[in-house]
Amino acid sequence: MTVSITDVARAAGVSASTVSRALRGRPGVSDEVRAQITAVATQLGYTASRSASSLASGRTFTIGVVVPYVGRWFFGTVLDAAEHVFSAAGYDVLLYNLGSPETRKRFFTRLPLRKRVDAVLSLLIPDEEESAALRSLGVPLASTVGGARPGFSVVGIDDRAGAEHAVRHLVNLGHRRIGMISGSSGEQHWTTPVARRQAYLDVLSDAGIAHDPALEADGDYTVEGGERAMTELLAATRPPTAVFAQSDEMAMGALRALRRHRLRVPDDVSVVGFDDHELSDVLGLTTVAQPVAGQGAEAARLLLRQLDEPDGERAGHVQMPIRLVLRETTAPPSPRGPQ
Amino acid sequence: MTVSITDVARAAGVSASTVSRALRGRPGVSDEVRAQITAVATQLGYTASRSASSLASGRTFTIGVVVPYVGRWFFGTVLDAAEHVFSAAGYDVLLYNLGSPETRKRFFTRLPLRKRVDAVLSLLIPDEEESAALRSLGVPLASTVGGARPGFSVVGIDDRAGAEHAVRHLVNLGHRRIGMISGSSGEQHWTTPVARRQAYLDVLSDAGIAHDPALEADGDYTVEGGERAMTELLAATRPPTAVFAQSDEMAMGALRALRRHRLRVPDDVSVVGFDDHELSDVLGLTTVAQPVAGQGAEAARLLLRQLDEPDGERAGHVQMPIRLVLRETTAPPSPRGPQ
DNA sequence: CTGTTAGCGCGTTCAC
DNA sequence: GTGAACGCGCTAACAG
Repeated sequence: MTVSITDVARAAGVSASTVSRALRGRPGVSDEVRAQITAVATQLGYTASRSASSLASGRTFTIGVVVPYVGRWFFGTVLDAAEHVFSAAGYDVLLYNLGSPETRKRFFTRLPLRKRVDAVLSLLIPDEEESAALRSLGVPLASTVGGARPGFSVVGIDDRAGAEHAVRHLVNLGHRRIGMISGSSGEQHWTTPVARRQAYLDVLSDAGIAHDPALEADGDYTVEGGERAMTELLAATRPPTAVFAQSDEMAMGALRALRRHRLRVPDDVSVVGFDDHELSDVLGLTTVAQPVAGQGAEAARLLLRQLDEPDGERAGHVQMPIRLVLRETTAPPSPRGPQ
Repeated sequence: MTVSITDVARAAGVSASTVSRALRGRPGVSDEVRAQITAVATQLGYTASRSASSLASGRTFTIGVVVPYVGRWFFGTVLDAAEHVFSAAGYDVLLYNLGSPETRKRFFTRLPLRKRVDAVLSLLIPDEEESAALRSLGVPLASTVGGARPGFSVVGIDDRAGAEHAVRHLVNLGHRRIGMISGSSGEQHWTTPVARRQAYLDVLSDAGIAHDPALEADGDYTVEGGERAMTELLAATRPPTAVFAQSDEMAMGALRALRRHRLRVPDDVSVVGFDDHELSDVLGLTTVAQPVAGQGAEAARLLLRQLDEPDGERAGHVQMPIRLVLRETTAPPSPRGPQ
């Protein structure tokens, strides 16, 4: 049925170990024998069983990747880039999509990764307990979200600086009533919204603008949430003339809400997002760009490096560059204000 | 170091085989012994090695999923839904992202899936040779794209009917010069663009509208491609008053091109897309909606069913429903035409 | 340079 | 109901 190493060995007139050595490019095999074995193997369509070889060697040549929502642009893009790096290095990717709390819980208690992967890349922020579970796997760990964590190599951006760019841009345009759509819900140990909010508060304070809690709303990191949040902000006694959305998807929701309220962007209200989503350009959205694919690729490279040199440093923190991308959703406030 | 089945056996005072039976819920173990073993196992944090168990049993409890671009909304959404179905059934997902021709070629020649998966879900259209390679794995196969193929269960939509809806909508609005942005490049054995184009031609013909080759352009299934294609169409001697884009992403590119040309949508030009991308609503894009996540989930279910009853029918073809979603990018042609 | 001998950790007969 | 023996397909250590 399925051809095994002994089939190849028999056909080539050598022992199984020689076949193993030959096919994996290990030394100790004469060139002619190796060539002959290679020929026989391809002719027979032989591929070593990963189960058997990892059982024997302890190495799986597989990387576990943990994601909250593969369907979302950000995570899909990070995953795409990381997968390319892994597969180019000969590693397979075992994907775990942990959107719901139940699947997430089950994953971390049963830990199906145990004995199955050589390393783990997490695109979600594990809490203390979950981090400990991952560390217990005894393999290199990396993450593309959140702050530095013991045992993890983390690739990220300076959330604070990014948000400062965005809000300062609005201040410089002359806005004084600046709202924010945050994305705090969901993850508990998610430092990103906190850092971006702090930056918002700081820039306002620096500009001598009093903070108005009525100008903050939660957008849940989704388009719909952003729309709801914007609608909320517009219901304030004195609505904002500009809004900083902590993600482009929420900013897009805000744009929709504004259109439904017959408000013009940027004439009546300015909007700035965060991410530089692939469609932000289409919408003309001013935003803070971050290298999303770049972060996935870099995290993958960090893991591969740790796999190559197990004695190297186990963790690190890489900051990727960000930049403000000016497009068409921001402008000075209208002299007569919104409405 | 890592706890094995014999560790559990010793700690529970039984043999390894009893532990194996107990933990997998097989009959032949007294309830009390089973309970005790379960307790010991969880206390020790034992998880059976997948490598060892699949080597012994032949089952891997892993599904291979082959995707062209995980980062694209369509594929990410299909994958997300499929993964949920698989993981709920206790299967892991091995992901292969085959965007570039080289990785694709390498994948199909080396076939790293061999002996590693119990089934394969393909989100790309394999050509004859690639199909044969997948069939040689000897496991159930499914696909969410393209037409019926021997050996595969296919879940899809009626591309022809969908495109007819879209184009007929434009005709009914009174348009006579209707352009099309197709997405033919890339995949060779990709029947989708062909079917959608045929529908376009048929509807025009039915309406007594002569086909003008200058009104067709290739958009490569991307936003940028759509923008280029629209720009091309606008350069025609007599540009279209309406455009059918074979995907929402190309339609979005078209919208951008139109905005750059200072043309109003739908006043000057109407646009209809295909897919109902998550952001189409934000853009107010009229489009043909298809159940993207639904197709992924359904294909996954088909595979699981084949895994459960190996003697059942090996292949099938499921058609999912489509519907035209009317939004704000289509309207009757302006009396004075575009420009 | 090559073949032989042992396991890797589990599932699966068979006995008991 | 339970345990002992064997083998899944491969790699690693040891001979030669």
